[in-house]
Amino acid sequence: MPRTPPQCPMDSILRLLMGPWTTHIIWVLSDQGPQRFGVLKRAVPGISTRMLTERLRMLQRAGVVWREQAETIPPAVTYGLTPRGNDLRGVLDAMGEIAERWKTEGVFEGDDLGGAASPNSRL
Amino acid sequence: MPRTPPQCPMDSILRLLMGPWTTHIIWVLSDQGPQRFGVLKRAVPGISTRMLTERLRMLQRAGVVWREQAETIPPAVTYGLTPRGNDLRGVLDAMGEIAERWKTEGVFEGDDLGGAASPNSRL
DNA sequence: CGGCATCCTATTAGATACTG
DNA sequence: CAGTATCTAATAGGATGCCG
Repeated sequence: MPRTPPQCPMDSILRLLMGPWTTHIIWVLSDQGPQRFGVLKRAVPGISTRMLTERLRMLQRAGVVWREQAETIPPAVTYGLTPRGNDLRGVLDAMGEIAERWKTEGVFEGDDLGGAASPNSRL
Repeated sequence: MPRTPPQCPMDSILRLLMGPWTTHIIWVLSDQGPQRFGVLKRAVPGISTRMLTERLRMLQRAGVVWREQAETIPPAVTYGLTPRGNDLRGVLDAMGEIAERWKTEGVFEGDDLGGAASPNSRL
């Protein structure tokens, strides 16, 4: 439906990060190191299996995470950040800093900003 | 539906940027300077009146854009980036750089990564 | 355990029309 | 011109259940 005027080179990245939960996942992988599916799921409370798989697949396609499958029974699958994933961490941190600054300026005080598709909200 | 474990300080920022069209709007305002509603609308092709107003209101609430209304007839309303808005521009640029780098590494080759709520796609 | 496939609903955002 | 209001279509994503 909508268009994409070629402008905005960072859109592709944003589109990547934008996905629901995406940052949480990256954050956890970056912070806690490589994790197995189940652990990851528990580390991102509220996410559904479907979502988690979908996001991981997407991040994989983007070369942001790797996936290692142990063909044991039961199977054990581990995910981790690729170097490229760490690039992103940088951006996230940059945002984190600004967020921090804004917070002390009292930006996020009231109700949420009513962004858009943001599954990371109120309980 | 979902939760928000307090982690991920940058989530608030992302939630802000995540909204559809949001980056485009900021980008235009940052690139073209303050603009009137109509011009803005034409600068972000495909966006609906409703969306544009909604996004602008949201960005206003976040203190990212200012709004100046001239009570003439017909009315003339102008929007521009606040200093805080320029902070964001920095983040966007950072992302842009990475995007650029990745692009030369051929990340975004195939179909889109199927992010999430991203109205800024094909067409 | 990891993760598809299915189903089903809540939300979202486009189109349209009308007002100050 | 700059919105608001309404109505609707599309879809994202949660829940569930089964399979390797």
